[in-house]
Amino acid sequence: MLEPPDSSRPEGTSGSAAPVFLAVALDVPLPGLFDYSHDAPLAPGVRVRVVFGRRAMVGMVWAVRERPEVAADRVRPIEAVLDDLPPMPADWLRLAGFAAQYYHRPLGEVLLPALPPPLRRPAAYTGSRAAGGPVRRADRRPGAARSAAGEAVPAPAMTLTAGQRTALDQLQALRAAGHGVALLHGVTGSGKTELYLRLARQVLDQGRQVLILVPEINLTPQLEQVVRTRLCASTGDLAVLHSRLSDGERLRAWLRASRGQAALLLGTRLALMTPLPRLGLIVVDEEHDASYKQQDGLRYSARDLAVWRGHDLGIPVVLGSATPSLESWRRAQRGDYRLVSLPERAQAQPLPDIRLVDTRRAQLEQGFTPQLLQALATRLEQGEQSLVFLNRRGYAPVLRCPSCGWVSQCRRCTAHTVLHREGRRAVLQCHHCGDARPVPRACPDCGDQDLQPMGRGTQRVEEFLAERFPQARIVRIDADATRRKGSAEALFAQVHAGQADILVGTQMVSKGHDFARLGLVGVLNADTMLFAQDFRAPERLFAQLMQVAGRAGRRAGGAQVLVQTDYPDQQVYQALCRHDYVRFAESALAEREDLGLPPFSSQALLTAQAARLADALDFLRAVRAQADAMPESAEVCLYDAVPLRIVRVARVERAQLLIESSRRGALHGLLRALLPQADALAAGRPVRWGLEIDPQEI
DNA sequence: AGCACGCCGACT
DNA sequence: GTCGGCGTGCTC
Repeated sequence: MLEPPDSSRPEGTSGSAAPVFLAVALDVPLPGLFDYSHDAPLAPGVRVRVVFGRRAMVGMVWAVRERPEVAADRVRPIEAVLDDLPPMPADWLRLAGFAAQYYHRPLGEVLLPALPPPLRRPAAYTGSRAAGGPVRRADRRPGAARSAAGEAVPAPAMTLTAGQRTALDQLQALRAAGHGVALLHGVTGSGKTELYLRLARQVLDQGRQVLILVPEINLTPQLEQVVRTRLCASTGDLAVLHSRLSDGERLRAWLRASRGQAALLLGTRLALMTPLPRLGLIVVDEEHDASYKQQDGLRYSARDLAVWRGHDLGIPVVLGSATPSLESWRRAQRGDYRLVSLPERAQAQPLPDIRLVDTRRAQLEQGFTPQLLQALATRLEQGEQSLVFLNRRGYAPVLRCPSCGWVSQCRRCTAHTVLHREGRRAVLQCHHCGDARPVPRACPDCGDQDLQPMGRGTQRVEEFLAERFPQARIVRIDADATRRKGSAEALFAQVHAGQADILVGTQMVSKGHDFARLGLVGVLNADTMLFAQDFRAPERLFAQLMQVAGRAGRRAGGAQVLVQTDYPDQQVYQALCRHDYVRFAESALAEREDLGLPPFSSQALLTAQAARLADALDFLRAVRAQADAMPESAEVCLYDAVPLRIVRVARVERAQLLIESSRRGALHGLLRALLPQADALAAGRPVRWGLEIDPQEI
């Protein structure tokens, strides 16, 4: 098993000169641990510098071995013990051990990437410089403190509504019980943050630490500000961790948290793996958010690991969302989680009025219905802000030749290239590999010079609105407009300060920022999400639209949301209009149960990549044949190996094999037996392969 | 994953 | 004659 061995073993046996053997975890994609010799035992969780192959690496001691598992002449000595840090604590090692086992990856791929980069570089000795007292300004992002300029944060503690009071009582009961998971369900504006803060305050007052996870850094400025003013003035220091920090900032924040100097840690998924010696509460905000799942390297879910960590430590975990994941919702229904509902908006603001605009018989102007254009005009006259939401960046999704039907295509991917047009510069860009090419003057096939942009993205919508409403100040917020560091904050600040009338944005605007002056949200192209082939598409669409609707109407006066669709009768849209998550979740769960899909089954996805699709498919078929012959596959369903919808990305062709079981244990049992054989099958083939547990997209 | 070794094409 | 392409093999 992967339980770390007893760390209370004394270090060093006095007088003994016999070398000991240590099982060391290294960040290499090879199974298992590596044996090194040393003159004395070392505690699990100690970092060491070793030579592996021809290079120096930082490894972490996992266990002391009686004898090496490889021939003694292959065992090398440990080069240096990096004692700039105390050994990693036992609970942290347990968490990493569980993650390695659950995600079927070597320990070293979990343990070492969980450390700040300077602590895993063999050359840098960081201890002397980083040691010492708290580094006060270390993790304060420039501009973060005042970035929410103009935005009212509920600066002092507000009076709770009856609903919040009840919810807080329930959460306190959970805390009093010492442990357990609460699913805090409440619409945007219902005061979830207020409850996090109150609960956190109580935990901090007891001298315990609090970990708050948020989906993305976009989210932190406003929340960070609230947390700082409400919790950190008297109670201790705040540490903030996310991937945009420099190595040094990240190291200092991590050290303050792991030494217990920071009582509160606020961060994205990577913060989950921070050692916290007095951890007493974990909050996962927007628990349904896909960004809790890491999409490369170790594909872990920070939300799921947070639940495990809370359970392991016997401390409460609060998962909060307006649109919980169906996985969490079902656990709450079954009583595994305590469901705590906030039924209304705090401060008596009405919910936004969500309406569907039927586009089937509408006369569209650049994708806009007359109703939406009229609503924009009205808000403009009234001096209110509007948001046009469109989950497609660029100018137009494709460039097309009207005479021969040629469409712009990426050289390296089976995908169209997207026309981008900023000012007078235009380029065809692939959204999958990033390749960009100049726009041809004429059709490469037939020479026609009248190539047409088809469809529209945020840039074209911005251009159209500027023509249509010349008096309006329009701000576009998407990945292109915010590429430069700090530009996102500048744009958001502009909106908050009232220096924008119409906001055009992708999903980037739907997270974190609430716009006090926003009276109207218009949604274009929602249907494209409805027909994604993934079975989670309706769930994601519902969450996305609820979230974007929640940006508006935090003010009195009634905000309006107009969703343009060809399919107004769809369940997901109907539930949306009624703000009825519960009904939506129930019907979606019933459907999942009928089809045996998660959360009624567990899934794993085996992926293969090769220069030629046939090699990827052949490999997966061989793995499947192997699995079918194994007794462990008895309760497990293996689907056919299939090409991905976008077969080729950056000249690599991809296929996948879905593995599913109604019993999680059966699935993992098969994987444990199968994966070494998959390794063997891949040897000598021109394929690379990977495994994702609990895939979010299939 | 790195990082070597190892055997075949265009150049200082 | 070398520099360098990336195939394949190994790392305690």
